[in-house]
Amino acid sequence: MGIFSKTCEYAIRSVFFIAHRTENGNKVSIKEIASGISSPEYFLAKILQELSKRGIVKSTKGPNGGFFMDDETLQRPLVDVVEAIDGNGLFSGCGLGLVSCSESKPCPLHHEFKVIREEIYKMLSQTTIKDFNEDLNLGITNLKK
Amino acid sequence: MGIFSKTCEYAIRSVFFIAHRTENGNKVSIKEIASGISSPEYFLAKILQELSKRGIVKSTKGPNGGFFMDDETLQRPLVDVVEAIDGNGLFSGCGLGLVSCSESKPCPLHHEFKVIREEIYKMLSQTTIKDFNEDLNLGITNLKK
DNA sequence: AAAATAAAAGATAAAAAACTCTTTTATTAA
DNA sequence: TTAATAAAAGAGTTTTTTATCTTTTATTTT
Repeated sequence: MGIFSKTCEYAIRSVFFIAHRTENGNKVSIKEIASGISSPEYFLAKILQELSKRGIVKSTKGPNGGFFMDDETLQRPLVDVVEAIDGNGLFSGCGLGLVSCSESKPCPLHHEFKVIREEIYKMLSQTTIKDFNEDLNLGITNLKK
Repeated sequence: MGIFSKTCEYAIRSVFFIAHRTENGNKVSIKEIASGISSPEYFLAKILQELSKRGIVKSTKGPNGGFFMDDETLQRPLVDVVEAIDGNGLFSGCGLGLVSCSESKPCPLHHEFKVIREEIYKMLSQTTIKDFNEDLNLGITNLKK
């Protein structure tokens, strides 16, 4: 198991892919995205539906339709994608799954975890989706399996 | 979803509980552990079987039997528990689930993630199970839901 | 207006994770 | 040496996650 659910991994990769491929005003279809990020097509369709509902990506139906991102969506922090799919358990919940865990009644790992949770949150909230475009354009980073 | 699987959360909590309750040479039964950490009893039994197989906790059958930890097991780093249950995906895999991701062919989040993964690994490898006993003894930390 | 296209929505299937129950084995105590 | 105890092992079930397929709706082009 990684940090994110598989669904969330696909979500992040697809958002990066869409951002990268629609900078110029184009649109991309589910098929293209799925193949571009090596994800199961129909499953990805469901994920994009959800992201679209939440306004994290934009879409239009019909010929020449597809998914895209505009200036507003490109500016969104990565944490919005993660929260949309996996919720906020990663940076708000107790590492040992205790609902009673708090500052005043901490679990044994509470303080150790706090550092990590904050680090994760910082990383996800301080970077926008757009931030990753340049490296993708330059071919420095990749999204395929 | 948290950082660890639910199974792993139970595993960590149970190990802390056993360490805390058997410092003095006593043993604890599955029943006691399950109730002490608010976990499903039969499910916990399976988890403890696995931890026992791997030598992370010790056990004996029969009357006055149960689980316990000795000096050697108490000295083990927490990472051994996590690795036994969740594997090492948390600190070795790619955050976006890409098998191809590497230093030379990184995913977009690769470098951001590296910091986090290292932080998590450091936390889990630098603390021994025993380290958490004192705070449990003092009633500062808790393991119950 | 009809045909074509592409996402949205709905329904189902497969796999994995979480959880439960029963039987067996080892150990102890009466 | 029998009965009792407690973990180990085996065999399920349930729930959640992941994945697939089909039908509907919106949009565009002919």
